[in-house]
Amino acid sequence: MDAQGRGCDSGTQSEEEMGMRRGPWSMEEDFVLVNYITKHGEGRWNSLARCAGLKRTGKSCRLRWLNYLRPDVRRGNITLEEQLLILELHSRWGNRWSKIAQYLPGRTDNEIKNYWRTRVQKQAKQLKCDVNSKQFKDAMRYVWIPRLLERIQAASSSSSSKNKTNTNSTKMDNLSDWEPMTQDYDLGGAPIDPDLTQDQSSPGPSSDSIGGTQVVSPVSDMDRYSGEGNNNNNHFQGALASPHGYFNNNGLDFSVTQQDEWFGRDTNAWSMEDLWAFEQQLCSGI
DNA sequence: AACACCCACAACCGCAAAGAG
DNA sequence: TCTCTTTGCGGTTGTGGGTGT
Repeated sequence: MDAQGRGCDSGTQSEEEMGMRRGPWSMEEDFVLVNYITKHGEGRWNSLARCAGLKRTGKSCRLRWLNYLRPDVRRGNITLEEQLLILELHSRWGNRWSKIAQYLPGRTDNEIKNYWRTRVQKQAKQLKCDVNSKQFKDAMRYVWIPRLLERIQAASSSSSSKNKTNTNSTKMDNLSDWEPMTQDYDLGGAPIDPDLTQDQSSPGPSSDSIGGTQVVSPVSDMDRYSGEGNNNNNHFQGALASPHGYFNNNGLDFSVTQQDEWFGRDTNAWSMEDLWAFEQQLCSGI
């Protein structure tokens, strides 16, 4: 019996002596792990690994299960809504990946962390600024997040009109057919350079398409105002605005405590309405 | 066709907190 | 209270596939 009381042979050998496997999991290993957890449940990972006959550490088994084999793991592209949530929650909590993952059902902390590193940090690198710098945070807050909201709204209205009879589709699933936003916005008094909302690349403004994922990027906009030799920060600041004007230069900080009411509730099913209500809530300063 | 490079993702590592004896 | 084990988290690395030359 092991230290946790689970009946199983317990070895005293080191991992090396036991010939622990490392690296990618084979299908057979996956099968064994899933089978064992289906029968006995998860937890007590070290003894689980031993009892299941897997030559893996408990840690490795736990990670494989949580990040890959769990039936409720949501695989596939990070949606625009999820990108928005990640950006907002990261601006609030920083690298608290597991906490952020709680608000993205089916997404793992590892996946979110990878998204941040590969997509978001790449943008910071292109901007030649630190991901934690005020400049980059401003870019996210005033350019990236508003643009995501616009895209989501566009996709939502587009898909709702196109898919009224498609009861199998969800808002999350219908984001692949969004159309570029070229409208001018009511900026709450802040003048905006029309170019900021114009398409810098096909198909959408300042966007990348990575593996089918629409990745909204502030870089092409930011480059014009923060690039080397350009000190026109006033122009940059003044041009930053959201459709509601909330994200203008007088906007509130995302870290305001009012968000607790929103994030404290059950957000397992964030919808477009939730997201817009979220911004409205912040706008009204409730 | 071959090679180099880039990117996304899976997996590992180290550390700290929590829990059990 | 101390020690040992387990669990969970964040940072980092390795690897395979895709793409450009």
